[in-house]
Amino acid sequence: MATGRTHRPATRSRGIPEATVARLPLYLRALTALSERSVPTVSSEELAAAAGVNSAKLRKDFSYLGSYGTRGVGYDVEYLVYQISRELGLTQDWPVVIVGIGNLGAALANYGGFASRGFRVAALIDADPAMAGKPVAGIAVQHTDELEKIITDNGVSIGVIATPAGAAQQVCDRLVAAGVTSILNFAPTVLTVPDGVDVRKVDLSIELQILAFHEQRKAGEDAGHDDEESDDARAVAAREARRAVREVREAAAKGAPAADAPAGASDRKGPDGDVPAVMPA
Amino acid sequence: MATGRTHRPATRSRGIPEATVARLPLYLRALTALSERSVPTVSSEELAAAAGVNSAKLRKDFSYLGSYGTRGVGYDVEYLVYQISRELGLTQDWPVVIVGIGNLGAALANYGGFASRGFRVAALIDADPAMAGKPVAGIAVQHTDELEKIITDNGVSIGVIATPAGAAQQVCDRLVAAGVTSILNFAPTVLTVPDGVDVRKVDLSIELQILAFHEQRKAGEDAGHDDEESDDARAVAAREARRAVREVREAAAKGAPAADAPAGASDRKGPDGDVPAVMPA
DNA sequence: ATGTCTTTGTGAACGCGTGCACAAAGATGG
DNA sequence: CCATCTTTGTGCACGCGTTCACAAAGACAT
Repeated sequence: MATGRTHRPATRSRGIPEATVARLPLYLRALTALSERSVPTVSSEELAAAAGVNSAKLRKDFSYLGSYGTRGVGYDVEYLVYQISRELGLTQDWPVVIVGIGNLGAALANYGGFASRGFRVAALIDADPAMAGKPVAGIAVQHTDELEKIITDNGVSIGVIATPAGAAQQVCDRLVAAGVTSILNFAPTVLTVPDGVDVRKVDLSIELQILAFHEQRKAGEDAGHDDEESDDARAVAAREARRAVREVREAAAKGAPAADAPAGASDRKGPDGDVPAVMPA
Repeated sequence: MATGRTHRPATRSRGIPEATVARLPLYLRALTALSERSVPTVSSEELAAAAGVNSAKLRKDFSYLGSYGTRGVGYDVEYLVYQISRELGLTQDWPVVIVGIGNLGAALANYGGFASRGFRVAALIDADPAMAGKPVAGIAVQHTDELEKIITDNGVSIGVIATPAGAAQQVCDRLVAAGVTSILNFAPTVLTVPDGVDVRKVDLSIELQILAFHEQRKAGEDAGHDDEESDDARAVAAREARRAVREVREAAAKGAPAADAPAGASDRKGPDGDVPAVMPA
């Protein structure tokens, strides 16, 4: 789900299922809201509604943490807040570095959600010498040269990468080499890391593309299909199309019999009728 | 996975599994990179490595789209780029509005990944009258009052919410009422939407908390456990703790026998020894 | 043509996550 | 102390997603 390489079977060590871990922050947020309103206890049903999940699922999730509820009553809000915080490791604070102080990096640095929840921005790092010394969100940006020293001196184990895609892997390698073992990656690249390092990815354009897919299907279901055929017909068309492509390539090979034909952007042909709209990365 | 409310059994209509859809953008990115290097064909093994997934999974994913490969050779890069683009609905461009032009909203507006991949920022909307008219990323910010008109005039069906948590649900409701059916939510709240509307959530602090969990476990596995007991012991302790909480509450009830005791931040007590560090939302 | 070699496409098994439904636990009232 | 009522905790079944492993398909050489 997160790691680019690590084929971890998720939950291994007799711990909490990964899916549950991913929901704990959700519960914590809902509970904190209740806590602020001084609500003493909450039932699984109520809390589940607040967190937007099924109540049975919530109870099962909590059962992995231990039996923290009282039958007939519900859960003690304050106590549960503490237990979840503890389970998530939020009772200590984690120094975090943000690498790549562009628009996004600066926005992250200014994001209030960090400091308030056990995370402390230990440093902002950027490769641009012109940025060095400039304050962002009240913290002076430091140059990439200092990266290793910053990590070591502050005991940083969590790094946030907000650089352009091209620099991400290199930055990642340096972070890992310096001792970082958890990375939150905003760059649109697959990061390769050694075992034992966790990577989570946040990718805006991927999210949008997933939405676009569903959006298109909604539109396609309502109206008559313009560029979409039935599933069976599509499979057949696909097979024909593949054949067409092959023939084109063979013809090309005849024309230029030498090595592998550098079939650039020239001989592409939309077998489904219209010209394929290929867009850059 | 995404929707806060919609209990969609994922894949329903004989289409492509949700998990596969989520990976298509990944494949597309890897393929686009290959395309730029004019690589004509690619095997499932190579492409899988580039996308950071299992090759069998990749082949199965592609099999849902149709038979686009050639046995003994691999997949035609250009053709596959087109097919995936088409499947994801990226052959048309989607007008998108961003609501909430703070640090994050501005960063999103400036993000290049939008325009280059079939998405067009149709408008930037903010509730602050002082922002109105100010250009961000070359686009003049418009006031929230114009929201409905903007959506309708531009035929916007995808909205991005980058407002503070408090305003998110209200903005969401207005977007949906105006015709938006897909929402990308950056605000740390659970959004409630009617059926047929897709919501995907991006939550920075949740991602960090998940990382913190794993980070803590890594630390706990190496060194002697400081605040973590064995799983069995923990369950027992939990039960004892719960009992302690109950007794406290009973005592409190005796002291102030009236209605529900407003157990604010005063009578909380860390049953595991130390004081619970409860942090704000 | 025929055989060999590569790579796809997929049947089948397995494991995780989800949700139902219910028994056990405890609160509450008499 | 007993009965009733609420809510938790969980056994169980089901479905989705992942992975293995292999047959079929096609390229390529002879």
